[in-house]
Amino acid sequence: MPRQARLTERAIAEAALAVLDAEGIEALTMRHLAAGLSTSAMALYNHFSDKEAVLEAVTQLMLAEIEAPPPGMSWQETARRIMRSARAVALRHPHAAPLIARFPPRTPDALAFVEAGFRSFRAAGFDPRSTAQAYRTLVAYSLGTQEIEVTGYFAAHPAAGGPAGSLDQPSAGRLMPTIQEVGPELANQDPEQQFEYGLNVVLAGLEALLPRR
Amino acid sequence: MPRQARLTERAIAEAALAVLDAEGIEALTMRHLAAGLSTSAMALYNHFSDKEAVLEAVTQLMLAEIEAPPPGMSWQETARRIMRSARAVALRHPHAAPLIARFPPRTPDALAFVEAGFRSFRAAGFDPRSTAQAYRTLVAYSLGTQEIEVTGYFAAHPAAGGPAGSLDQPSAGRLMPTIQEVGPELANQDPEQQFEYGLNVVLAGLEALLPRR
DNA sequence: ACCTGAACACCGTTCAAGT
DNA sequence: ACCTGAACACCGTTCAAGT
Repeated sequence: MPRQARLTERAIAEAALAVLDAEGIEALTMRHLAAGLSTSAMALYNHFSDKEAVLEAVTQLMLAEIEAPPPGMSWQETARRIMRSARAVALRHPHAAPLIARFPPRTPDALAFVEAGFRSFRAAGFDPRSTAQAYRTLVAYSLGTQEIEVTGYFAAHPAAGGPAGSLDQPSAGRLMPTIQEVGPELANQDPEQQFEYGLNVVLAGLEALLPRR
Repeated sequence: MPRQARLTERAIAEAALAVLDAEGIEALTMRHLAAGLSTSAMALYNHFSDKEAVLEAVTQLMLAEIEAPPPGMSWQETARRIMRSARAVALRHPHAAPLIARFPPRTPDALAFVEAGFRSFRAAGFDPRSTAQAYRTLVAYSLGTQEIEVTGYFAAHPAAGGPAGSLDQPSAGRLMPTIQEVGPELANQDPEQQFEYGLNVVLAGLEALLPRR
C-alpha cells in the first residue's frame, strides 16, 4: 500500500474540517484529530503552535471556498454573489461556520473574494472609504445571518413559539401580546427567503447612501 | 457580619457575569465561579443543570439591560434606540457579548425590548410578517456588528494591514492591489461611526422595501 | 432540599527522549 | 527536523454521603 501522505498544515486542516463536518466542534480534540491522521497528538504541534492555530487554518480553508465573481458585473450583482456563496459555505459546514466570525481571511486564496468585491466597488466609482464602509456592513450582515441560520436562533426564540419561561414568571404571552402575534412569523418563513430579504435591504440601503457615481 | 446571600439562579448568573467581565470567558469555570460565591462547584448543580444553562442565564441578564424605548416614537427611532442600546450592552460586556448570538431572549425582562420593537412596527402599520422580516434583518446586523467590534475583526484583518501570510506564499499586496488600497480604511475608521453607517444602511433599506403604510 | 469532597473521564500542552 | 509516550495541570460532571 502507498505510504501515508505527508503530514502538512493543509492535510491537518482538511482533516480537522472533516472532523467538524462529521462530528461537530466538541469532537475536535487534538488526540482525536491526530488519530484520524494516524499520528500522535503531539505531532500536530510540529505544524501548529496550538489548537487555536488549527482552527484558524480551518477557517482559511472555508473562506477559500467562497467564490470570487469574475470582473465585469455591477457592484450589486458582485456583492449578491459573494454573499450567497458565503452563505452556501456556512450551510455546507454548519459546525465549523462559527469560526468564520473569529478569524478574518488571511491567505491569498481566502482573500480572493475580498479582492473581487473591492475591485467591483472601485470600478463602480466608489472611493476606498465608501468601499470599506460598504464592505463592513455586508460582513456584519453575513456574520449575523450565519449565526442565526447555523444555530437555529429563531427556532429556539420564545418569540417564535420556543420554550416558555420558568414557571414562577408570569406568562410572557399575557404580558407581551405583540410577541405572541409576530413570533410565529419568525420561525415559519423559509430561511433562504429571509436571507434574501435582508440582503435586498442592505443592498437597497447601500444604493441609497453610497455617494452618487 | 450578615449571613451570605442565599444561592439563587440570579445570584449565580450575576457572579458569572462579573467573572466574565473581570477575567474573561476562559476564567469562567464551575470551580472558580463557586469559589467566588464561597460555595462548592457542585452546589451550582442544584440550581443549573449544567454550565450551558449558566451561560444561558448570563445571556438573559445582558439582554435585560437592553433598553426598551417608550411607545410613541417612529419605528425608525425605536429601532435606532434598541440597536444602539444593544451595542452599548455588548461593549459593556465584551467577554460575555458573544453569548448573545447563542441564546435568544427568553425571560420577560429579556424580551422587553423585543415587545417594544414589535409594537412600534405594528403601530406603524406593518403586518406581522413584515415586522418579523425587519426584525430578523436588524438582529443579523446587530449580532454581526457585535462580533466585529468585540473580537476586533478588522483590526486583525490582513486587508486592514494585519499580519502577512506565511512566507512561502506570494505577497498578498502584489497579487491584491485593491485590498492594499482599501484595507487601511477598514481599520482607521471610528467604530461608532462604522456602526452608525451600517445602521443607516439597514434602516434606509427597510424604508425602501417595507410595504407602503 | 441543598450542599460537600472524592473520583472519573476527559482536555490542551510541556517535557524528556528518541530517530 | 519530526515524532513519541508519559506526565502535568487542569476541565465538567457523577456519585455516595452528609445535613
